Amino acid sequence: MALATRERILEAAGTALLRSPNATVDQIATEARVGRATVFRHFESRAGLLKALANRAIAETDGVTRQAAADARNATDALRLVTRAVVGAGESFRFLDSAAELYDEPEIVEAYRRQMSELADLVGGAKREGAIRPDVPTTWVVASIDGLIWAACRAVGDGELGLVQAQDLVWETIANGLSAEKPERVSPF
Amino acid sequence: MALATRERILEAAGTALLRSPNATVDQIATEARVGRATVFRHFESRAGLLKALANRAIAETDGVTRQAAADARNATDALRLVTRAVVGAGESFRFLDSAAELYDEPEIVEAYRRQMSELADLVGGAKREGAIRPDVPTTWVVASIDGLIWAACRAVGDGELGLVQAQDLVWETIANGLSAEKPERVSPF
DNA sequence: CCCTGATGAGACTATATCGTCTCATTCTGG
DNA sequence: CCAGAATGAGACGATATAGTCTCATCAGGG
Repeated sequence: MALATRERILEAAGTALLRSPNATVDQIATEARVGRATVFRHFESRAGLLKALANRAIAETDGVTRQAAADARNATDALRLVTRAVVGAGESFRFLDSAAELYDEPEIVEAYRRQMSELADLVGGAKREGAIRPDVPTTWVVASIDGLIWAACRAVGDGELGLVQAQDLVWETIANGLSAEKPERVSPF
Repeated sequence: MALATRERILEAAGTALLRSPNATVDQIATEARVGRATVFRHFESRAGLLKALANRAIAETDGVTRQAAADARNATDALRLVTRAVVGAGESFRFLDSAAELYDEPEIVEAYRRQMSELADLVGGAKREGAIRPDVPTTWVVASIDGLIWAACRAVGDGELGLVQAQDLVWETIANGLSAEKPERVSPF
């Protein structure tokens, strides 16, 4: 049951940290319905647990991202599919939102930087394909997509929107914005 | 000099907490070039300091928001001006991004809820004025504007974008999105 | 020049939490 | 059913940090 226990602790840590980002090892253990000592049997320290949790989230996000990119026919399509996929994986990385300590881990920061960089590549490709406005700085395109993804994950997590609805709305907002003053609403994608 | 010192501590707390959200009273005092005891002479506790800082940020945001709303001719215009104004005030509330403890303060949570609610009212008005798509849930319009504002504040704080540029881009993104596949780019606002 | 209020430095206590360790208990595979 | 592994409960020490207090210093106004 070692594996199941470890997984249960990770899961509990995710929800506990989402509730309160400075959650104690004791709170995490309680959430996992496990003794505090057991947590330390599976992870060398609280920091190690958080790191493992973050790496798990990064791996899952990378997984769905790669899958989405592989399914796409071009950069524009990939951008759309990756965005959807990341929103879908939101539950696994949402705790990172306020897990301040993790930003001291170079490994984690580097992974985030890499993911943003990959997103920037997709945006560059979509620009070349004529789907994204070339006059908007790629920096902002990336930042705003990131912002919309977080907003969508939060909305889903808070029950304000359904997952599929949120996925649709993110892309719809990227593509067409929210203004009604436009003649054609049909997305080209 | 009591006032100047208090203000200096608040300022320092903002930057220290932005750097590391669990910043120690000692780190804050050092940042303010002030003795640790002096911090406790001006604030009853660390939590009190954070609360004062948050209230200051809320007050400033409320101020620029009210001013912007007063200058507007209609809800749509107000939405645009408020968005710009809030991005402009970003430096004063950006530390809230990861100030986890503050979400235990009902006062703070309530203020945030109220601001989102006011934003929702503006969105509702803009919808009635025909500026915002009625088919998109107000919930999402509010959430995505919030997300874009945060993204813009982060980009400005990180030096990726200039303030005015960021303010323009947020509204441009809301209004028209980022897609190039649209005949007219001119914003109706 | 002196008095008062603000400050800096640092000692001190209290507390929370981490991480280790031990021992009894429970579960599981053979 | 048994042996070994995993677990729970809790004691224990170490450490970081909050908050209090004292005393010496310093600056500004009368």
